Amino acid sequence: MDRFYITTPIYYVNAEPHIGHAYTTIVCDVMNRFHKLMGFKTFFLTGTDEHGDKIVQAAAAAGTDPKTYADRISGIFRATWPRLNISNDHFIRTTDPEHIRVVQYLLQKVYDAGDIYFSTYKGLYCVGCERFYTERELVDGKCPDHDTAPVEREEANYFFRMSKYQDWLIKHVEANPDFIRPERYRNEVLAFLRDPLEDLCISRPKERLSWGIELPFDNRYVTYVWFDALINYASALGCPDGPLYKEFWPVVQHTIAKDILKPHGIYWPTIIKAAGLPLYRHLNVHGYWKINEGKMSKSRGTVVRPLDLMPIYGLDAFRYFLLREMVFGLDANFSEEALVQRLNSDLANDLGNLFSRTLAMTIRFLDGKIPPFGSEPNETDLALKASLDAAVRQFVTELPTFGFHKALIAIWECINAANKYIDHVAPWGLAKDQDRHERLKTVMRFLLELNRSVAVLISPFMPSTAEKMLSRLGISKQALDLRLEEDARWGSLTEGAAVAKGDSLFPRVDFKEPHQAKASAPAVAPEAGPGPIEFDAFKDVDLRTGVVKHAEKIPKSSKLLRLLVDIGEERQVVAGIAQFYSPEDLIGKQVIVVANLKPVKLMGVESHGMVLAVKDGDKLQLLTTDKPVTPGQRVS
RNA sequence: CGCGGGGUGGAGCAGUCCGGUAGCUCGUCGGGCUCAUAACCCGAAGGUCACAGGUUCAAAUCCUGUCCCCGCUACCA
Repeated sequence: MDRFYITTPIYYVNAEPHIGHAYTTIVCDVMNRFHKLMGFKTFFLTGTDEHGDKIVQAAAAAGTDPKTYADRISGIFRATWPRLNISNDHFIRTTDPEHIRVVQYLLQKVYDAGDIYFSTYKGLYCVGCERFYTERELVDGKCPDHDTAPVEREEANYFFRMSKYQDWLIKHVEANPDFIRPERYRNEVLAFLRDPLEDLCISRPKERLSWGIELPFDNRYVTYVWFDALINYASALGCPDGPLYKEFWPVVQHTIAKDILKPHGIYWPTIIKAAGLPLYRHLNVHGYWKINEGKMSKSRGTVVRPLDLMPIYGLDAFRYFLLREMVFGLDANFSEEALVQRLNSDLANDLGNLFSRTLAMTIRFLDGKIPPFGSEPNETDLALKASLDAAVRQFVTELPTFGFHKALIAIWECINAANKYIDHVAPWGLAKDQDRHERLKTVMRFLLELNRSVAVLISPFMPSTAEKMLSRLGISKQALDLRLEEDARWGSLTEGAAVAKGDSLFPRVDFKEPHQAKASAPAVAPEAGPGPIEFDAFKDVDLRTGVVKHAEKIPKSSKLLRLLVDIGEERQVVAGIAQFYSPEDLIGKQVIVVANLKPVKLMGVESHGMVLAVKDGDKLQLLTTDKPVTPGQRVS
């Protein structure tokens, strides 16, 4: 039997699930369901990534320990997927003992093979951040967070000899055009590989980071990020000799968003190679959901949480939208309005209405029973069946390569053909004429058969809807038990079986106000400020009125403007407002300036103060005075 | 010269790899039907496929150059 194994990334537990997580996971779910439908034996893995310093920090900020924190967030992910009808077979956590065992096993194996070596790294280290910085990351030679000069420091660490596998990887990617797909991401990986690969630092001394998996060959260290997280795909199956591993590892393929292309397209294959495991088959890479024209962002409160919209419009409509709207690999826009439009036009008007009118006519003209084929089908009938056959062909060829939108378009072409067919054939006319009853039976049987096949075709995308449709056609079967070959076979409906009309599959929705704004309101609500302060603390801030005398863009910077502000004396102030104000708009503007801020350099330009502004959503307004005042007055 | 993505009728997008009548959804206008979820069906208007060169019998598609937009990154004191 053909086998299929697909993975989502393991999601990092420093944030709750959002639409990006939901999309990746639903994509894998559709693939899993599709392959089951095609008769494959499948395995579908998702899970959470729980080690690393960001988790330590997030836990500390939440006032708890890393394990408790990871348990909580991981639990949220785990609880989310059933609500999205995700058919995963396993949920792995990098804190699982079995995972830790496999990571250590593979580390030891690669170490024994000589591809992990111990070496010192000399770099610029910020004591405050407890981390190294590259020259590029430093601001004017200082730590961006602490504004202190980093110290040169040596640290001994373990390195993975990744460079050794560069040529091999290039050859492999070139020889296997669908190893990384779609092609744009393959090209990107090849572009990365044109530059020499550095060896990968894979450890952290425990005094810097204890929340990780201990190196089996040196207990003073834990492994860092990639040698831990990526290995989940193998450890979940019981690498190296578990039965699941033997069965499914040879056909593994991964699904990711483009942000983690480099680790999956470069680090992971070389790690696998060094560990002596068979390489994955495909890396499937998708784009980002942009929310209301911008990239989603927590600070702007535009994170769409799947659970907020899903109950409002229904899970299947939500799944359909994600898969129909995004071309796999490209970015797409998410908006509630677009979701409603898809729901109304594709689901309610086309599919829902087709199903509804088919059943209604069966009930009205044929006693609600599935008729036998009557008179010989004519050309119109056969053309209808041909459009279904075409949809099935497209479905079968597009889905294995993640062509969700194309598969859905093909199915909808068939649905549209059926709606046209009804208008053209006008069964209500046939029903009035007893002599044409045999013709009516053929027409209605064709429509009923087509509806059943459509239900089977949409089952990977909208499992509940598929089940609902089938059940009304007298077939009680779980979506996951469907098989294309038998359940979409033409003519397989049971003659004489009763159909049931039921409610609308997808009631039309009136779209007025976005729910999403309400749903995410807490996220845009003003942050809770600091607690109460003494008046003296306020007094320490020297706020002055000022007038902008001169403004210009800082070269090579997209956000910064250099301002000369008259606050009694002339001050040079750098302001991050270039995206909201053009320099000429600012000349002569009354502003409020924090006059006693410690000077800093930004993009090489000294800033002696700060102009006050308020950010409201994605808009920014400068603070000014009601009427012009003399520059340099103290604000109180 | 940081990396990457994009510019196709009013809106949103396919199509570009593998050149060959420019397509879909929504919206607009006119008509039809009455089985159906104010739905469905037919027809119409609307595009120099960012721009300029080039290759070709033929270019949205291939090549070269230019302009504009958007992410990521560095700076938002």
